[in-house]
Amino acid sequence: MVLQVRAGALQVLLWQRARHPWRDAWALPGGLLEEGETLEASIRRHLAAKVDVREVSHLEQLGTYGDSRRDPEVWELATAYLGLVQLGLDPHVPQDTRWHPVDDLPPTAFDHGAIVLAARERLRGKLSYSNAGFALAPPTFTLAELREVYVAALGHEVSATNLRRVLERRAVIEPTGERRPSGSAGGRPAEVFRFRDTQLAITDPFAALRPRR
Amino acid sequence: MVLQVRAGALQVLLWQRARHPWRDAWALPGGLLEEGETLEASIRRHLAAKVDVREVSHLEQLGTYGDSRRDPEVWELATAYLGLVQLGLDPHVPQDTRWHPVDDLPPTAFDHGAIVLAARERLRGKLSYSNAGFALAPPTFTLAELREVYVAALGHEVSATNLRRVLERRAVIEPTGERRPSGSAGGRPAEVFRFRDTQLAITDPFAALRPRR
DNA sequence: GCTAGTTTTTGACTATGAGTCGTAAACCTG
DNA sequence: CAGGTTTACGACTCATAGTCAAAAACTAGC
Repeated sequence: MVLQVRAGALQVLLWQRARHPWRDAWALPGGLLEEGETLEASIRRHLAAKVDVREVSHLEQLGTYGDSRRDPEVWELATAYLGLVQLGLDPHVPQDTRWHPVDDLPPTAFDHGAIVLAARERLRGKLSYSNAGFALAPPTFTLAELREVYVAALGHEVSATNLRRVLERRAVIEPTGERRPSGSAGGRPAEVFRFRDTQLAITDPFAALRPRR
Repeated sequence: MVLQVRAGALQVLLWQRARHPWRDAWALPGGLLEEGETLEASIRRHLAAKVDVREVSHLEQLGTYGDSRRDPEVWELATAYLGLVQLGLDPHVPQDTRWHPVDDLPPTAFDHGAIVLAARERLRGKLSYSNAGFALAPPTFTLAELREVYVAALGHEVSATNLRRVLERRAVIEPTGERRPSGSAGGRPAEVFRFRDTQLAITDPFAALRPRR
């Protein structure tokens, strides 16, 4: 599944089924694994049918579901992956495919609705204790933009002042030195930041209960 | 896979293969999924061959691996589960099966060594931001016992004073009101605690960046 | 070029959670 | 009852996080 912040909301890419099981319901992109194929390769292959895979900045496994109410006629397992796309990109998608706000899903096929909500929770956790933001934010950004991303993904207000202090202290983001004029209505130009790492890294201060020396 | 704190160390239950692929190497309990079978049911079925499943206090999915160097002759996927056993229990295990310290693994079959290490990291995270301790600690315990569990699982020193304050503040543990004489050599009797919940629950103070009001 | 309006940055202040350490409490044995 | 042992408690310090208001840096209009 692919998530992206669009129009100030966290959205997921779904396609509308045209055929029998769960006809007209919205489903996650996906499909069958081929003999000898790697899980991640299969994911990328099926994803490619719906979106330009090169624009997916992060991909990780969510979990394997088989025990829930899937297609009642077939017994199968499904491994769900979570992919993230950076703010501002607008990948081309086919006719049957649309972005939907995660907080306002249409009727979904299989157990896909629950899986999307699980992914949202996973993402919220990662945003808090890792540098996962790099995969949702543009390569360089102002604090206002980054704040928008966090607000949409976390689902609550975030103070820009605080966001900056926390992420800078954790050495997750750093200023590039550039500045960017803010909007057309004037205002002090904003500093431009970037994420230090472009690979997922757990923020160290998992310090809970660790002695200081 | 089943983890337990034994002899002051985090240990994993492994069995020694007697037959061809990876002969004599140590492997995680497991086996093939049957048609129509639920993932968790399959795990419990295979686990039952090596250990009394009723003594497994917590079971969760770790991930599905297929792309790594598994049995070179067969193409297959494997979904790993993490099970926890409480301190003090000593389940009966078959001849070919032994507990091994996670920090000192024997030569392992397939990619099982890496999977065990991944499980250790997952567990360390959960101990820090959830009540996962309930699955490793006995039903009731003194702070000294709980401290032993945390030291073994986290791999670093833990202050008993601090452990108590943190877990009580988060409402993860609570005193039972009882006391328990400490060892044979005298000393003040220790208070007896228990975990409030016996279901996994994320500790709320995921407060990162959340406004206070 | 000056003033008003806008947006961002900065710093001071406060609150809270966590780590350390010394001392008191409560027990044992001889 | 004295000395040893283990646990609990409280005071102190430090680090991180949240709030707020003032300063800085710009645009637009006059």
